[in-house]
Amino acid sequence: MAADTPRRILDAAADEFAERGLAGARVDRIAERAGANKQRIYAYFGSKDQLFDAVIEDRIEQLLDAVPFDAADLPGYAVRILDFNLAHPSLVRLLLWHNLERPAVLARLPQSVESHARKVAALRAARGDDEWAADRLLGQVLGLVHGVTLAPGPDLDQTRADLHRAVSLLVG
Amino acid sequence: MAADTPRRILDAAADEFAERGLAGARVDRIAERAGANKQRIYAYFGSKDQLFDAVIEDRIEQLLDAVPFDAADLPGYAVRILDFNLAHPSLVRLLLWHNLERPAVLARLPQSVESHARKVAALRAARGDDEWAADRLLGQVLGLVHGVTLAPGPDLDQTRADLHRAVSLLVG
DNA sequence: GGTGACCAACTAACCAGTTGGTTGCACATG
DNA sequence: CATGTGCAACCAACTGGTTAGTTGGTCACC
Repeated sequence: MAADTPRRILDAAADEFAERGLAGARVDRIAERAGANKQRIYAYFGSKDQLFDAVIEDRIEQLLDAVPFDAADLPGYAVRILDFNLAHPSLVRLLLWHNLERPAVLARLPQSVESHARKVAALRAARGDDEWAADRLLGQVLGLVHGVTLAPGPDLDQTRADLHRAVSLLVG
Repeated sequence: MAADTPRRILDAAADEFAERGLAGARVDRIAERAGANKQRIYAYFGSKDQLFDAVIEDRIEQLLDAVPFDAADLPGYAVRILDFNLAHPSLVRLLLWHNLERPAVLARLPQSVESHARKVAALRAARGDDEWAADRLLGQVLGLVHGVTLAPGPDLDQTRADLHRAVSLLVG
């Protein structure tokens, strides 16, 4: 029908993969969810694995730049990432699945590498750190955010405030 | 042969599940790895899902108490957990799989709940915090450790030192 | 003789990927 | 205007391999 079939397939696949992972997902179910035909999936994406990678690539930008980086306000940045993660749990799950089932595919995506490099550079400019220090600081902040994302406290405002304070301490 | 067949099955299953997850694991492969017979798996554990849960229960203690909690030295505790995680990556993967594929099974395990409560109590005793503050502090420290575990820096000693410093800042 | 173990084959369902045949639309060619 | 060619999509059935779980028969040891 519509000309947006690949789009619908990608969205349906993102949902299915987020829920069940690569091994647990079923191509027939993706087709059904997309309101599309199974062969369209193979025509556009080749295989189940390639479809999974295509989904990751499709969503990566959304993940990397949904929250604009702010080197001058790392605590606020951290809280905004936490909010984004909590508002988009399926994206977080998608990333976790990806880490477990397709190691080292994402790390090689140029978009991901460049985004990281840009953040480190911005941090250096804002704080005068050397490259390694900036990299490590960013790693700690993101690590903390990810850890909190996986196990947020019962009181969301409290969790947010705690994260803000923790990052403030880290950046000195 | 030996009378430790259930033990061998559990160990083999832990390896297989850590590598491939619940959906990706194959029962035949587990039997082969265990040097045991497939029906022994079903005789002892009932089904693939139940076997997965049994593996988690079997390993949970190892995970909870491998690193003795030290309320008076949280930074050292954090670093020791990091070292443990890095030395046992398959345990970390097992936990990640479990979180994705069997949500809320682990959280209800009494061993896990009790272990957490004991840590919070020890923290309160050592620091005079109220219960919520202790709980939140513990959550932050563990969150940071988990985050760092997922993406440790290239220089392990540096990562360790950074984590130690970060937790020191958090505990004030 | 009961128990724990092995082997091998089996079933019944499932699942990734394929094929053949059909419909409807867009756009050109005569 | 009519015809036809190609494309995107549909449906449905099929192939071939895989997989959880079962069964029946055998061996060895206590």
